[in-house]
Order: sequence, then structure tokens, then C-alpha cells
Amino acid sequence: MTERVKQNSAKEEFYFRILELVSKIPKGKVTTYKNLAIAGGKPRSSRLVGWILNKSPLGLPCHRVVNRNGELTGKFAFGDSQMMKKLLESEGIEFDSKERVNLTKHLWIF
DNA sequence: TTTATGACTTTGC
DNA sequence: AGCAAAGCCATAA
Repeated sequence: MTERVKQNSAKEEFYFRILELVSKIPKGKVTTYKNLAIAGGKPRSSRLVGWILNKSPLGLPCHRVVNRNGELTGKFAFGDSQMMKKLLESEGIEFDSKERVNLTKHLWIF
């Protein structure tokens, strides 16, 4: 056997790293795609974070991941956008009049 | 391989 | 402040 030891590719590492980070978001806090992308080592891959969440296993608190404006861009994946908002509210997260999370108070920084 | 698409972000007007 | 266009990176066809 040659030495073709195939380690995890960079994208797989990125994938699992994001999953772990999201699962570590404390209750009552939210984070952004950009933040996750940076923490994962790819500051320009915020779109990939969204893709990962879409393909990620259920049970992940992906409702705590919002875009830079605090908007629930992934609400459609929950089937009911109001449900996602209620989930966050039940965790103590506040919204402004535009359905946006108060990032000043609840943004989670790694 | 090339093209189109997306749970995004940044920049310019 | 809000909208449009460009930039980025990986996947699907």
C-alpha cells in the first residue's frame, strides 16, 4: 500500500467544524453566517454555512443562526416562519419591529 | 467542464 | 437608511 493516507478534506473539516460550533451556541444567543464562516477558517464562505445547515442532521439549533442583519433567512426550512421566531423568543431573544433579532444584545461571539 | 443556484456579505449609489 | 450589483465557494445538472 502506498502512502495515500486520505485524511479528511478541508471541506469536510469545515463542515463538521461548523456543525460543532452551531451546536455550541448557548441558549438565548444567536450568531451569524459570517461569524461561523470566520470561526471555521473561511471568512468568505458564509454561503457555504447556509448550505451546510441545510444538509446538516436535525436536532441542530440552526434557528440560532441568522444573517448579519439578524433576519431569519432560513425560516423557510422550518416549515413555518412564525415557529422559528417563537422558538427564539422562548429562549429569551428579542426582536425589533422588523422581525429582526436584537444582535446588540444577543449576538454570540466565539 | 461549464452554467446556474443559493439559509451570505460587502460595496457603491 | 435602503436597494442593486459584484464577489465568494461548493453543489447540482
